[in-house]
Amino acid sequence: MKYSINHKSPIPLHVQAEELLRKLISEEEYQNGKVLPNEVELAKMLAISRSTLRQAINKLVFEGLLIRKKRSGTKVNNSTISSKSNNWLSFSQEMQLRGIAIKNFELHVTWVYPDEQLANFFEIKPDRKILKMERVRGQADGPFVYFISYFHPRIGLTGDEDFKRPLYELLEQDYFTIASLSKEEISAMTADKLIAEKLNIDVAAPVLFRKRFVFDQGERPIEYNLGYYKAESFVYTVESRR
Amino acid sequence: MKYSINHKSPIPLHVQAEELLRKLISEEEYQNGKVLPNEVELAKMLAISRSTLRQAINKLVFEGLLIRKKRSGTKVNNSTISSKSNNWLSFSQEMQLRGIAIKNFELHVTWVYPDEQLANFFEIKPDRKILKMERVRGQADGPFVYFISYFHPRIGLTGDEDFKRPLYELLEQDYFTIASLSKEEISAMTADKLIAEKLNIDVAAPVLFRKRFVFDQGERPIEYNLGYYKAESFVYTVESRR
DNA sequence: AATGCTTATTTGTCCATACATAATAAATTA
DNA sequence: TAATTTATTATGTATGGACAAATAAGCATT
Repeated sequence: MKYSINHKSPIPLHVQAEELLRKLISEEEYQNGKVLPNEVELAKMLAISRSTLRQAINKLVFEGLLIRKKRSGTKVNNSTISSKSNNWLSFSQEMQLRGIAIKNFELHVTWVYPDEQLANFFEIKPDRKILKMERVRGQADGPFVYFISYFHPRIGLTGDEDFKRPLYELLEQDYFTIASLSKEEISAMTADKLIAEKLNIDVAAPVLFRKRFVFDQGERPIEYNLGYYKAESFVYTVESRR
Repeated sequence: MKYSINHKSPIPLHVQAEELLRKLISEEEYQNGKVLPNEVELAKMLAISRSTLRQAINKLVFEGLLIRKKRSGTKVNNSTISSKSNNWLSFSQEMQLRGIAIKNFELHVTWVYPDEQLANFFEIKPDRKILKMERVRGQADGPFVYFISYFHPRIGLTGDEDFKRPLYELLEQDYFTIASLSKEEISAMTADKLIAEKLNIDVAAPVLFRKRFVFDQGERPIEYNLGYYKAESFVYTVESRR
């Protein structure tokens, strides 16, 4: 076993086990489709009880990262890159969770004047400059998403922040701005020249377009985000119950 | 206690407990904001062990229906669920709400053998025929969505029903099948020949693809639905709060 | 070759118990 | 009165054990 669990650590064993499994999955050990050792075995290997191990596995099963099947075992399922509507994680955190290594292809920060729609959404005057961030991200084999984000000046971002940190963490910890409501619109469209270039696809190829309006606790606008996802490499998932 | 748990039932106790809690929450007993009795108490009231009860509570916490807090207890948080309820309208109802008049272009019902994936999802043998419904709908100026639906034979649909009625109403009233959980996957793709024909668009034009798995109250599969939406004429919206 | 039966393996369910930890309330002290 | 300490009470963590249920795979039968 490459990693092990520290029984003296203050971090709960089941949390350690969960993280350990995530590591094993994202690294070479247990790729997509592989089955984990059986629970009794694995518990012995990690030197924790089966109940504790199940606690860890349960979380990953809930997330859909693992699939249990009686008699055949528990297998890894991180094939499709997906985004759950309900969890409030940043892109990188989410990908990390799914065991996918993210590569940053471009990161660009500028100050621009808002267009009418944007000025409207932010409720600011059109002569007030706002921070625009563009980034292209993907996996080792190429980019699969092109993001454009605009941030409300109220937040106080300077543009010199370390944008390699998870964004919502940065906003929360350094700027006391908590994103707590998001409205999204998802549609399909064709790639124009710019998008095709950024995503390294043909012009007129299909793209999943995700528009996102983010608000803080007082329902004040804080971010306007556009995401262009390469088709077939991104699936948006929603679960709803009545 | 209004309801109780049947220890002789083949239904696992934690599942019964989960359903019981759901009932109590949805009815007047424990409305939004109220705290449940503490775990030790509640376990005693339901005559199950605390671990088993926790199993039930965990699921609801994961869903966001309950929020745990040390020392203060576990409280109900079903404020956000209601906002999602509009996801649970039928297509025609939803369009009506937006003031869009819907025209039906095609409606087709056949019996087919399931492919492997479908047989798997429905948990049936591949030689069991299932009901397949295809329909093309849109506005006066042309079609904008091509649906393919498969229904589980358990429901008892004959294929002679009046499918112009709202579907979920039909299932509920005539077949006592209540759709209560849906998992959706949304992605972008290009139109193949069939889809292009149905939607009256060019081959390779972009399409929003929405795959939908629908389950009843016992989380048994009841419908598998594929929807191909003409790009630019359909936007999927999601609102989420944390 | 197809069918049915048996067995072994793996997850699923359930319990009782013990102690840890965090947050609040109550009591104590400055 | 205000600050500090202590106790209380809820969830959180962790274990070990027992048996149930499902099913893949091998075996036997037709």
